[in-house]
Amino acid sequence: MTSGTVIHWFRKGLRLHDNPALLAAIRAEDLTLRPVFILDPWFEENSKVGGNMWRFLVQSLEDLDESLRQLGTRLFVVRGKPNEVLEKLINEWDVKMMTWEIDTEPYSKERDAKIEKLAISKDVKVETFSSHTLYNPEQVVAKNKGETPLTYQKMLGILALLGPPSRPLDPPIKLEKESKIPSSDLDKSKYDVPSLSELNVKEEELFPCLYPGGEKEGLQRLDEQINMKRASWVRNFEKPKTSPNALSPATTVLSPHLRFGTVSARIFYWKLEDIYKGSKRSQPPVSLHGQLLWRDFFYTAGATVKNFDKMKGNPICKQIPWGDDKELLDAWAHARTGYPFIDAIMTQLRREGWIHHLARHAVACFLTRGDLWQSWESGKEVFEELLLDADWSLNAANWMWLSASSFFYQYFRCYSPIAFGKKTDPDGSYIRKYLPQLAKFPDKYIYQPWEAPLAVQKAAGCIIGTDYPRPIVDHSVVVKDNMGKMKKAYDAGKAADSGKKDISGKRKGEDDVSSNNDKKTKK
DNA sequence: GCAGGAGTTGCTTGG
DNA sequence: GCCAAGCAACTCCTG
Repeated sequence: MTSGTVIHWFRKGLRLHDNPALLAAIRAEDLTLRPVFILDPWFEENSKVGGNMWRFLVQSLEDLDESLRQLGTRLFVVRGKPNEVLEKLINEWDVKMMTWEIDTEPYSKERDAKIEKLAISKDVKVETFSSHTLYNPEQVVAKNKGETPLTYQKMLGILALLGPPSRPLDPPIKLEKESKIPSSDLDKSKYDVPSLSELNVKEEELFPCLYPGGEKEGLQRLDEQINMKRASWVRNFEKPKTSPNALSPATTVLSPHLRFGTVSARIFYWKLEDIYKGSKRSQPPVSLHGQLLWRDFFYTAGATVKNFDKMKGNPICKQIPWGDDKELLDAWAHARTGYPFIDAIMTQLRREGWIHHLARHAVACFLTRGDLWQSWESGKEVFEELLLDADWSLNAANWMWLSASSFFYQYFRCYSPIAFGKKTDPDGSYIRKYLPQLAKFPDKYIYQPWEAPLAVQKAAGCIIGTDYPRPIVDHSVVVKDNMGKMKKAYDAGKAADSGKKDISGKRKGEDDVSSNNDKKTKK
């Protein structure tokens, strides 16, 4: 006979392995375990969520439900605002305890604080755990005297002081009888995992699923990518040397699983460590370990810098007078820029939900400081909708990086929408795959088809300006203009900095940004 | 306070 | 095909 319920609340961390909060719920004596996932309308109301993303989520929830049923419980998917549905469930289920994984995003922090308050008022015990990243961002910042590390090398130094990340925890293998739910709960269809149609996704309009969601899929992918047979690939991995336009991904594509937490970063880290052990291997930042550390680096910044996903009010972000041209943004987002390399990447993104890291560089640079001079925030929103792995912190951080708004400042190093792709795909096979209307162009013109003589265009069956757009901007012209604008914006920032210093003795950011993580405010 | 070196992943030209 | 230099020159960190 049990005397109440313990809820484990799944949000990210859609897995059984390496899930300390779930294990804590299971350990709670004499309480029935009811694992919950909340379909929170906030996400739909406040951001566009693409069909591929919904599909990945549904697959992950189905897998989770299946695994939980094998343990003698199930996933309870509830629909509604977290504070409302949880209050109802706490009463209905006689909840005594709740556990969840710490989430560092602003909305999540606010939401969780509310729930914690609710729990206290209802006499419900709450236990939370950090397990989405290798290190707890708060600990990293604490180790750096309360300052957010703003360079990767600095981050590495702090992590060296903290030592290696924790080992992953094993998944639960069984539940005590008291933890199991009554069999009548197993059939309650109102808690079933939603179908795609319930989520207003037209499945028939989606492209074939290349990267399925779910813990089992994720762990299988991890095994396929990271194993002793591939030891030399694992040990020699250098991110900048992988190809952005390979026809099948040159990297592991584990990022969607890390984003949803269907694969734990720590299990990934330690699996790599096992293969590294005693052997010569590449090093951070370019190694596979290095990739996981980038994730922690950006998570730490995202968790502690104010207004991290915006330009205004963000103490680490350069203030740049970006243009606001919806047509340019739309052309970029819908693969109509007239630059085949850019349009092929954006086509792959929309269809498949994943593009290579360097492909992201190319299109992000193109949209912002390179060619179209549009705000990185608008590009970030498009990625948020389309990328399976769009993690709030990483997405904002990388967009700031590529637009030379933060972290990276060498704005005169600019990707060419023509030259960059040629290095790894001189024949343009990648372009031909995603933009079949250009497939018959000779290699010579595949990256700049507008330069092909009309006879060549006719022979290729594709007239530029009719069957495929002309370039919306002239790269060789705008790239110079934009570098000039960047210089101006940087100089204006410096002037504003010293101006503020002159007037108040303080530096920029101190008056309007109260973040204690802005190292500039510390004099 | 200042100089010098480093910073995941540029492009073009010339040898 | 490879490598180095020039492009015009950023910020952060360290000593």
